[in-house]
Amino acid sequence: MKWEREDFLGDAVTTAQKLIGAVIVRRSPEGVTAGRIVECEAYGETYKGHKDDGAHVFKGLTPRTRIIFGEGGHAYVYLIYGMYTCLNFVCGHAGESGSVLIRALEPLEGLDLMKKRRNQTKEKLLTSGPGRLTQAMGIDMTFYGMDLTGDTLYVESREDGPWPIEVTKRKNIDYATYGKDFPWRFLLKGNPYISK
DNA sequence: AGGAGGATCTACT
DNA sequence: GTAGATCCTCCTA
Repeated sequence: MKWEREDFLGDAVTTAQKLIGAVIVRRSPEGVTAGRIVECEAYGETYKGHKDDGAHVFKGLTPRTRIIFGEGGHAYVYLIYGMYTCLNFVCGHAGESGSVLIRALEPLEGLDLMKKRRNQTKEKLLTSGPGRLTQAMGIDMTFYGMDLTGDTLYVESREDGPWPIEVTKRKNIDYATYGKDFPWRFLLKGNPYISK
């Protein structure tokens, strides 16, 4: 089942859990690539009375975060460390500010194309990290704001679950006072493609 | 106008 | 295990 608009309109934490085991499909002129989501993180919600100070939206609406405050089902893509892009799914209704960072995929389709894009032949290293998977899927800053219910980049839930989910703290947000301890990182338990 | 810092990855030792 | 790449975004002045 392809995800429709409505599937993205819940809160980010619930949506992140629903996304584990789902499949991201990316269609391009070069071919189709697809991967199962085995790791993702929720951002921007409130937890036990604390706002998420680990989220980009914590400081409010800026040109960069504008899309996150819009309607769910769009892509929030940003550049990190000057070299890599990260892919997020915007959640919730317009005015809300939840999003889900896609951190790792298990490659399913278009492995040869992924290897070419990554200049990398080891399958373990194709999509096991947020910067790696965007490169393997051919996702760059031009995907900022893209509608995820179109034909270029979309999500499918297949009848092959349910998947065992593991929950941990989020990675690499030590600067956050409260947010660093929120249990909002979701993993497909035991999957070898989870990032380090 | 300037500067600090980042939801990362690779290549080396 | 550690350093270096590399540049956008946002805050300060």
